Amino acid sequence: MREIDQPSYHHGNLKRVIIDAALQAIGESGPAGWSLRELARRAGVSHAAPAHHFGDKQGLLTAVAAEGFALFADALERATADVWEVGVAYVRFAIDHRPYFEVMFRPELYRADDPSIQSAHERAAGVLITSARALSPSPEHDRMTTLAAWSLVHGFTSLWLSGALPESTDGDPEALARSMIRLVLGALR
Amino acid sequence: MREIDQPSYHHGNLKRVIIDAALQAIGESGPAGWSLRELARRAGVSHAAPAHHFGDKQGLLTAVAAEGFALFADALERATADVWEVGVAYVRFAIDHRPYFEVMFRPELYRADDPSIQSAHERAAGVLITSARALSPSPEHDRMTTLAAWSLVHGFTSLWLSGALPESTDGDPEALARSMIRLVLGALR
DNA sequence: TGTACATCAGTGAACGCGCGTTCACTGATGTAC
DNA sequence: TGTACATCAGTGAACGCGCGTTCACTGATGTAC
Repeated sequence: MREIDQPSYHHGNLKRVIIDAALQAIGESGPAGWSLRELARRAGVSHAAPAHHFGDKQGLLTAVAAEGFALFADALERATADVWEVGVAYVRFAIDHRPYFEVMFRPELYRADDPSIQSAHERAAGVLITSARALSPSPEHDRMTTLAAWSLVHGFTSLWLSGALPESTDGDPEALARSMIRLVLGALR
Repeated sequence: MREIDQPSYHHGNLKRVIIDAALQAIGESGPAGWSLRELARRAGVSHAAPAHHFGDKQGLLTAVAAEGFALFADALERATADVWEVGVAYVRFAIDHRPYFEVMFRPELYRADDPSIQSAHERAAGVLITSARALSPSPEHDRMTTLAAWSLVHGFTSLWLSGALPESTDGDPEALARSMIRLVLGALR
């Protein structure tokens, strides 16, 4: 049995550590503001190690996006008990897991056709569509309701994350989003 | 009088040409996928010329964003005759001038406190706020209506540009946005 | 109309740097017998 | 329980490249007289 802190030639958990370093770097300077070599430095491994696991930066961001969509789908599913809360969960996920979110909705950064991404993506989309249907006034409005609800929460999220909302909107984004969602989707029915 | 095509040591229009080259490069590979040297190559000038005019990449993107916000404010103002069309103009601008839009809402890319940006930004924000007020059911709903309308059109735009909307939503984004805006903002009143 | 001079726009060579990629290697782990 | 061997994870030196930045320069333009 190895001593807990004894260094080993084999890291054992390097893939995880590199993804975490990537998330931190994305949080600090966006998905473009760092190199694989910098992640290696942060993780304390040789600069060739990240490529060993992920091939290149796009491969790493593919792993980040896949993990992000899976966590996102989990978060949305957890909120389905109260259908009004699904949109709030969307906003909360983006704010709480900003580095994931910043990658997920820029498909040019990763390989969007990766199977692990597609399955998690479909799971998340399924929750959104089901929830929107429940809020729709009638079946023939389902598609437009989905589009409107998704646009509403995604737009709020984007504006909040980019800092475009003025200071007067300061405070708790989750509560603000909840008010907005109830107002708009309530009016739609 | 110089022959029209005769090359001159002084370009005379280089600032414009470099901004245009930047817009083209952003359209091809986003605001991060190119260097000042590449723009110089595209513009057919020495690699030190862009720095001469803009200092660095952030300076150049500041110029792009300032121009973008000015064009954006123009486009919104042109639509104010029919208040329902302001949101449509928002979407149309983003799609027709995508490279500008991609820079404008990523303030970390440029110097957001630049005076030329602030004035154009305020002009655009003014149109949005005035229009939302006209659509608001009552004065005490003004702020929430503005937030909801802005989120709605900005979200639609972001999703469309990122390719997140499914193929089933194919077709004319402008018409689709118009339907969505009328449905939602009509219901709000 | 001509000349002198200051200012400005753009050049091109040089620099040091961080990058991704390659590759022979080393150390650890798992499996077969 | 022990040994041999294959596989896998990670190293570290080396490479060539494109980058931003600097700087002395050159050519064009505008202005004063």
